[in-house]
Amino acid sequence: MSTAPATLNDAQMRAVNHLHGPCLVLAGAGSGKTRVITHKIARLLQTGLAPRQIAAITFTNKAAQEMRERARTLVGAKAANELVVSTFHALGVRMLREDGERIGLKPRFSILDSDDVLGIVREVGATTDAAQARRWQWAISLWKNQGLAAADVAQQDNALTRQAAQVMARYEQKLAAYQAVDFDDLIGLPLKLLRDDADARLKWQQRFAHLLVDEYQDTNAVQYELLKALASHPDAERRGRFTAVGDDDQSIYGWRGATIDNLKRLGQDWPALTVIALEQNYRSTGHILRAANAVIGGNPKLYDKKLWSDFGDGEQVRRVECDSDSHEAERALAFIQATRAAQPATGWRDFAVLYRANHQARAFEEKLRTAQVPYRVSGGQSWFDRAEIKDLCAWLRLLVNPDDDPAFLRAVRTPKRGIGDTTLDKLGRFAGQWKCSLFEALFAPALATQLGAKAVAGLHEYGRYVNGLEERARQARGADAARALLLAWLTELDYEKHLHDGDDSPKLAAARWTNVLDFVDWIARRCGGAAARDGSAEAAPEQSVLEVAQTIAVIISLAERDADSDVVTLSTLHAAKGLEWPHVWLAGVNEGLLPFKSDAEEMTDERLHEERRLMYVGITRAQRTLVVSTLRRRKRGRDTVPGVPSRFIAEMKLDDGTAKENPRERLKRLRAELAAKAAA
DNA sequence: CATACATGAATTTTT
DNA sequence: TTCATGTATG
Repeated sequence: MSTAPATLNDAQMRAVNHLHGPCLVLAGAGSGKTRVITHKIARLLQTGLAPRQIAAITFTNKAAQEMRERARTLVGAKAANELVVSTFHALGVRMLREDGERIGLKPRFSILDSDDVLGIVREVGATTDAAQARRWQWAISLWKNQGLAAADVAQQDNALTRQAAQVMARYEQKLAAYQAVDFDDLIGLPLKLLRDDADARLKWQQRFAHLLVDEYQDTNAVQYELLKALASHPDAERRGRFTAVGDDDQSIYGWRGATIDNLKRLGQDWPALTVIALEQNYRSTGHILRAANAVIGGNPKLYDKKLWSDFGDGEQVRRVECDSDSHEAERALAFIQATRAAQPATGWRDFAVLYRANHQARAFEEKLRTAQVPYRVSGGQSWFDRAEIKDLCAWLRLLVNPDDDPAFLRAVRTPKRGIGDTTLDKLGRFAGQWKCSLFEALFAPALATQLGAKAVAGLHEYGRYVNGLEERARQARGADAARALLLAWLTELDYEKHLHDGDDSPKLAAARWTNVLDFVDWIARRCGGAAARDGSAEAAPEQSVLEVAQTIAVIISLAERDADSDVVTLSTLHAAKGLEWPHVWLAGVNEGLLPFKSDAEEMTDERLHEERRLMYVGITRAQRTLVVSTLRRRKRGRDTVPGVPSRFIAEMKLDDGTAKENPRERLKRLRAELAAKAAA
């Protein structure tokens, strides 16, 4: 990025200036796709479109935030704030909050996270087998991503599939009863809305005059249909105004429903489609790009594309053989230290160690920790996954939607308030009988026939408290009021004491309490309206706690990772997509690991191709130095097995006589290794 | 009811 | 090897 030139290159320019028809931009790794998107937004504004008519769709909140930030420097703060820059899911939420009622969803529906979903699946599937429940959850999500309903799957002759379909049917009933939606519904239901309701369809088609989609190769079938519906304006003049930006070579999410078919279908559904390939790379040096091109050349391709750069050959790609994973970690550490010794300006942040599977991080963490090298592990437990944060989120969700039974169950038990499993069990059965939510059941007069007077009184007290809290949350508007309310609430719950009463050590309990206070702060900031510093919040009026709570499930993964701290990155290849570092160590490039081989599923061509794209993504993360390491012995489960170098190593075609480490580098490395040993 | 031990399973991840 | 879940025991 730092190296991007001031002007757009020819291909980028063509993409930016193609304003009125469907456009597919095949953006190779490091070819400046975000630049194209932001410049195109600026160009569209120039032609007279209002910012709110332009929608840029991303997959992650982080990407959305970045996009708005980049647009800001180009079009100014005011216009940037008015642009619709959002994830698919956030756009879905918006559509459903506005128009969900047209398809039978009340405006204050709740959004379930995957733990809630798992709980419901376990319940309707009547199983205690967590692995089974997870398989069902997985299958249901995949089907929903393909646009399939339970009824569509139910006719298959596979008994297991039919069983899963039945679980899915009951699951969907439950969601409807809770007035809750899962993440997949945030795409599927807006699509249903556009299909079933002509008024809503026209309204949304008219709202956006141009759609830009980032990481288009990651779209699934339902997302494709949603985009198609949004872009299908009845007026031929305004139809098909979209820009899809993606790279088929970086499609690595097939296993969760993304399909490259969406690239082919685009040409079929929009015959006027203009395809533009961005091939000039502004990230890496020649040796790295050549290796990348050589590897990806092994895959079949839809459109031809070959990366090149102006940066010269640069350093050779290095290949390193290691005895074991701990040896590999030692060598990586030595590499980092040697590079820093040779180039004093190099920071820790300039290094990344990339690997296929999370467990590979362990060896590296160990070595880096003992060497006192600061590091961060990608995909580590998010702040929002922590139990204490989820407790509080459950409360907030309950305030938004009292019929959200999973939230009710979690909130009513934290902290314990003398309402035990027996009482809740009976309440649940009562609610099931009367087909109402737990919260509704709680106030039903007939409940007294099922439960003792004491239990009923306890439930009533709880219900009244929740109602009162909802009213207070509605009125607490702005950062200060929000903070005051949330702190008062925590005091009423005696939540800090609850944390210390748990079986955590006092130290851990204190850490949890700190998290809680951070969370309060986080919500309060979001209530604060325009004053928000981080630039992510739009210049909006102050919000009430209740309003912020409504959007919480979607914002939640926006866990701000302090990207600017000077640390070495340890990351999976998946989590590394879209990022870049001057020096990259690609670890464990062995058969079985990359390409990954599972005992459960056989290796199909399509699987192998996706693994190859993963390797390609890994290689193209590197700007200047790339080291690829293999293991001679590799752990598999309990025992150690001989390691075979990945076929992808050979495919990089490094052996043009230059792949060997040069002697000076070798000496440097050995010295650093010694130093590292001495330090440990 | 809570704690301790045993047993089994273990890609990739966002919303 | 580690983590999580289930069972058995006090």
